[in-house]
Amino acid sequence: MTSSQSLRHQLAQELRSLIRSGKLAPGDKLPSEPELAHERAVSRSSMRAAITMLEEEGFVSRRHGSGTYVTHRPALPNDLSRNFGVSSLIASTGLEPGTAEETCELVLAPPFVAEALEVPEGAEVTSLRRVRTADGRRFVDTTDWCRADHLSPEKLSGMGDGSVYAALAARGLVVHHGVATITPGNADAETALRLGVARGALLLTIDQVDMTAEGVPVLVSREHHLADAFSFTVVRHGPGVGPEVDR
Amino acid sequence: MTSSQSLRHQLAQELRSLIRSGKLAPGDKLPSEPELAHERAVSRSSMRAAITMLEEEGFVSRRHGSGTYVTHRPALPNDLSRNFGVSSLIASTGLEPGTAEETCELVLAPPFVAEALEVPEGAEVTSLRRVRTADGRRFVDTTDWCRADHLSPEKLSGMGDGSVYAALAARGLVVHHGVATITPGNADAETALRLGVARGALLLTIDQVDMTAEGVPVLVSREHHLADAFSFTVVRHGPGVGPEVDR
DNA sequence: ACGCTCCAGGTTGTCGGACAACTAGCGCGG
DNA sequence: CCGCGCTAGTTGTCCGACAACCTGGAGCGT
Repeated sequence: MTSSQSLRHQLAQELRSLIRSGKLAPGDKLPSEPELAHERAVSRSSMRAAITMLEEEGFVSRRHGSGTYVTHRPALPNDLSRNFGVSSLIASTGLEPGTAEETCELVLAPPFVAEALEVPEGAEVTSLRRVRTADGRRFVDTTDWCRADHLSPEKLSGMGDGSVYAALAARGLVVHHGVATITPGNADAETALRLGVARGALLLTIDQVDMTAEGVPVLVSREHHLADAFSFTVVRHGPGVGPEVDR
Repeated sequence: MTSSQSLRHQLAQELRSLIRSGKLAPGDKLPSEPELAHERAVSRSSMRAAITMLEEEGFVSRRHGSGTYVTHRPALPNDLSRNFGVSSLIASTGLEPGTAEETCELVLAPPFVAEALEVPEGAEVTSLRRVRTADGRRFVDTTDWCRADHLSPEKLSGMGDGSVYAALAARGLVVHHGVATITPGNADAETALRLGVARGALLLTIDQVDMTAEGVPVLVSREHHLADAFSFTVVRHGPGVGPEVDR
């Protein structure tokens, strides 16, 4: 089960790898669609569908009658709209990930968590709080909440630097997308203590609600990042091409 | 010239409008592809291509053998990956936009600007600095830099609350995408003065480089947002569907 | 020698039809 | 009542064809 996705997803994946690995450099012209399709023994339709996905993501740009070209796009250190989870965040930097101060318990859902998870106020939810480290240095304080009937504290605890997404997926809850809200802030007494910094230290807080494709919210998380630990980047699509003009 | 885009882009645009207007609510099942295609007198191929774009953007989710469904996606106040420019940011909140402290001049490019715009260090570039207001309250201090041969200070000055993107597009420089970096920070003396807040006030800084589809960088901007003015959101695509698994 | 037009090849865009793979719900039989 | 299989409906993939468009060069006239 190397990949149970549909064909065009696999093809898109391969093209993305080619671009990221540098085999297809920015500005390069891709082989023609029939050629790409023939090389891989797939139909042009599937190849076109894959390229359409890449185009929508901004990796390539098509020019009618001319060809398809790789977009100039810098290597993003931390693409907010793509990367998921602190684990992959650390992994992408090459640092050694670790975990400290892990607590997993049943707690009363804070109001904003209850609302996001669509459970009654005051209901008990599973909470996982961790301090994540890179090369031993503490740099982010995370708290995850999910419904107790989705994932019990026993199932969730002791996962170390594993991803909560994997634990959820094992229960059939595949996260499809999430909405993150980004705000700057200063460390309160507790967070400062956990991160080992002075109170009032500069933080970047990311609040996120993750849901399945059906729109069922399954995970709420709040991450306090040290300001100088990472810088986050986002690719923004221009007004001309993207879904704008209206509203 | 309502839209000179390719057919599938128009179709995708129409579907997006249907979803945003609420005619297609989250969870709804779309009509089948042949049906949608027949209604609009287009081929199923084009309709499929349009839906593929929507799928990649996360608006809909396809299920083989079942149908295509509208994703449960909340209305985003400020979608970082879509919205462009402070103007549209204010407009989306319903507040009255305004501009103060506008300065437009030729300056020596700061190192990071020179590098991003690919001009020699020490070259002169056009700089536009503005304090943007909403309902009269100052809330963001922006500086834009672009190549002097792309847009002269005369062309750029006196645009009030207009968008720099429009001015660039009028010169044939259509911004295709941009890369934004987000960092928290504290206001230095000058920024604090311009924004009318105490020195050290909490800020969210967005550094951005905008480029054309050919990868030519045309605009560099730095925006200092007051922390309590806006909260920014990003839609993140899940690990299961998105381009992950490798790296 | 220079510039212009025209043309031919290559590439993407759209079309139509066909079949495979899969889902979900219904009805039948146990 | 439960479970099984069947069937209609839907998405996934394939094939072939033609239109629209871009690019570069050949050929012509000046």
